[in-house]
Amino acid sequence: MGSIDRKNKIKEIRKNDIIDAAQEVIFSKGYNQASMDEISKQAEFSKRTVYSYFSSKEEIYFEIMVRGYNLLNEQIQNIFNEIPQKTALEKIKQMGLVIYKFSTQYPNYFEAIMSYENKEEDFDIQLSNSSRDNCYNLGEILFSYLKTTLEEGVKEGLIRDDIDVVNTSVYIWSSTIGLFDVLIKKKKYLKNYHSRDTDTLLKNGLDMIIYSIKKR
Amino acid sequence: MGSIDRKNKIKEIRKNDIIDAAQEVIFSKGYNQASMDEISKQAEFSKRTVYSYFSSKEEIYFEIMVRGYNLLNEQIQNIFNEIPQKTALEKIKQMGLVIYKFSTQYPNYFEAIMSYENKEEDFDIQLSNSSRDNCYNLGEILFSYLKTTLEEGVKEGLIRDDIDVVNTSVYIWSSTIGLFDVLIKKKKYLKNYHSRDTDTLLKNGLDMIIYSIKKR
DNA sequence: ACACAAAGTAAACTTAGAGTTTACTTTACT
DNA sequence: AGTAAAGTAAACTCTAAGTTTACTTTGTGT
Repeated sequence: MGSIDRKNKIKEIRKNDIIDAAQEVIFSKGYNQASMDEISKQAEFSKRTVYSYFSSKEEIYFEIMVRGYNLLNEQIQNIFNEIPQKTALEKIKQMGLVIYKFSTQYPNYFEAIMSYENKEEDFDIQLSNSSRDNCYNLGEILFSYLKTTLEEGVKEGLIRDDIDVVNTSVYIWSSTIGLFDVLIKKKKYLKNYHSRDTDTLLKNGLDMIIYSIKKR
Repeated sequence: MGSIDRKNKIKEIRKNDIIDAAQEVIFSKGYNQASMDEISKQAEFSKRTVYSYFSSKEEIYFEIMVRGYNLLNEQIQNIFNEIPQKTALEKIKQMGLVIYKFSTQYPNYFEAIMSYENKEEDFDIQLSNSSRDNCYNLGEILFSYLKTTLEEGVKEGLIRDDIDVVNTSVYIWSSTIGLFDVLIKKKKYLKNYHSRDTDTLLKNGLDMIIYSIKKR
């Protein structure tokens, strides 16, 4: 291994250490409350050094989001590797449930993902094209699972054959995101004003979505 | 009219003028880029005076959101006042279309509404209970239209009678919000990566939602 | 083994904007 | 005309992101 490779490797490790530290601080006090001074201190680097690895606080948060996305994609992938294989409809419902489980198990990662999912396409930070593509690809993995499963379901005869799989994937993805967002953020409101708990509403919502694509 | 009443009236007018000015600045440069110095200048008051009417920038933005909500509610209300009356299913689809039209016609108000809809229940600013209730009430108006219309549809025999109207209202509301959010924010991405335009995806999404509640 | 480049450091600095204080002036009611 | 309420300009505090400076440490090539 050449010395340049070794250096790059060390750089990657340090970058990771900084993300670790930032994650600890940001997850414990929230993005806005976490200062770069504190993140640097936690990372045991000077602020200047942190800024030599990342150009802004937002860029670091973006990396945290990528970690979250990878973790989520892994869990989704498991559904498709399971034996015995489930039907397309079961898999789609399972995806919803896995995302929900993820959101309760890793609320901070989920928040990071959501804050980017809910962001304008024109990111505040000017992402390099490769970062942007990389970010899109993370979402594309989920999207393509959805698309493939829908196609599979149509073939099986369980899913309506009058749907367009791309349109329907967008519909399922966006309405599921909306459902989670509202259920998580308005949890107390829904309990106090409409006496419904998150679990009931989530299961009902996913059932409605499934019902809308099911063949009869 | 007593002098106290007159004073309160003047105060209300000034408050409104300040909201007008803030709206102009915020809508033209965005919330973060709009400074309180500039808002005060636009309002032709000193910054100190602005702060005697509102306790923070966020509180002013909150008032802008309330304006937007009232405008939206008005347009929704029109659907229900129309003659001849439509079926429940048509009304629900119409609500979706009206919200979409609103989002294109008043994108800045829509953004203000969305930024509060997407906010944690625990607002950053400590809203007084009356402001918080007031804010909830705005959403409640829409919610109750939805609920009432669903009940009506069940009676008419057009909507599934095995649904719970509250659960279903939450599902419709949250998935519609999610749909708009994704379609507006990821417009370019959906066009470039999946060659689908907003209108098609919106109409398809609303149809799927309608399909999920329709009796057959 | 040592020169020198790369990487790191602490601490002071810049910048920007929200919100506050001060010391003063204008307005309008009684 | 006197007084209280409402307004003003401008300087100030505070916080936090990001930068600069002047210096030190580390590690690699010859």
